[in-house]
Amino acid sequence: MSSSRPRRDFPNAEHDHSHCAAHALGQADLICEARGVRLTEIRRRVLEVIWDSHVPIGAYDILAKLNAGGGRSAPMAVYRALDFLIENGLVHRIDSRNAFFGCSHPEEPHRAQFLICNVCSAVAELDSEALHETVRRTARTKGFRVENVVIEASGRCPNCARKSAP
Amino acid sequence: MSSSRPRRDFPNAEHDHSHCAAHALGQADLICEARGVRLTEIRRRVLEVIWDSHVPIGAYDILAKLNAGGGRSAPMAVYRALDFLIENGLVHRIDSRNAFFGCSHPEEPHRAQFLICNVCSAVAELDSEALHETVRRTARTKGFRVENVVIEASGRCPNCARKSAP
DNA sequence: TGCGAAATGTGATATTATAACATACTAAGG
DNA sequence: CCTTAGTATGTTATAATATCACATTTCGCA
Ligand SMILES: [Zn+2]
Ligand SMILES: [Zn+2]
Ligand SMILES: [Zn+2]
Ligand SMILES: [Zn+2]
Repeated sequence: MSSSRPRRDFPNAEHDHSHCAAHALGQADLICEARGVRLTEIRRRVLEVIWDSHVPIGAYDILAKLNAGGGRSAPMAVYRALDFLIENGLVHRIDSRNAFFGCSHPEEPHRAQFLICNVCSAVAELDSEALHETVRRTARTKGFRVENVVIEASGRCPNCARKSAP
Repeated sequence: MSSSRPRRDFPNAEHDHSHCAAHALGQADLICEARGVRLTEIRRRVLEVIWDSHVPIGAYDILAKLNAGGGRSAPMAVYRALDFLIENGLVHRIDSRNAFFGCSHPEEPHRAQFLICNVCSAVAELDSEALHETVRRTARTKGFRVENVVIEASGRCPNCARKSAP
């Protein structure tokens, strides 16, 4: 019995990321529709920009991409869109990088843990309830009632590990 | 079999924190001496300020306390001291708060995990090799070679949990 | 259409962190 | 002692990240 449900693995070199992005956007539409929340223009564009990047992207980099075509958005617009996207589980924040990353399985709320490559910045999202439970249980032994857990491992992704030290 | 070695628990209300601080400073002197690194004036004062606080403290709050007595230090001085203290395991950075916290057992380098109270900001430091190993092992199944792990749980410390929902 | 709530625009400002270069201190060898 | 190379600190400016406060617009609905 493993409660670990891997969702977004490290991409192989050839994968068509635009396909991932398109799928994610479609999912987002459906999810927001179903929940009765509005994926407005700016929110959708921020989500697009996030998915256009295959690595976590900072708020001001998102802003720059939004404005690349002559736009005039301000930081607040991005942060507000991010608030919405995170609240609705469409995007995750990577605390150790001050950066944002599209969730690949936003249909249901979930715990997430991240593996972040120090070389190429690729991210894999884990969804190990076991890991989360281990933290919760350990905390419990100290009388601590867990509300949220941040787990972010950095290191070498499979691709970069192969290159550096076979 | 538990490889969990709890070190800094949540303090009870009456504990004499100045004693903790004094002990930590003494330890720091010994450790730096033993390692042949210099706990200079500013580094020691930053460590003092960090221990004066019983909760994680931000770099600019450290700066303000340094300068409270008419000092004129600049941010760089604080960040450089923090670099040193972190590198030598005397201080931990709490990524989810952009804040710094004195390590209670710096004698030997170690993995650390943190429990952070959302109400009073109290922190307990865990040192569970088991937890770390679980992350490493889970990552391994995806071909990821872990170099560093951030585990930070937020929630209610025993004191605050008791008050809010018995 | 008109209203209240939600969303966005706008400008200023807060907070956190680093770059670049000058100066001062320290320890070791001659 | 004196030089010198390395370490540490001072100083100024700036980068990067994030929020506040208030005006305006848009949306859903009565
Ligand atoms: Zn996710
Ligand atoms: Zn990589
Ligand atoms: Zn520690
Ligand atoms: Zn508390």
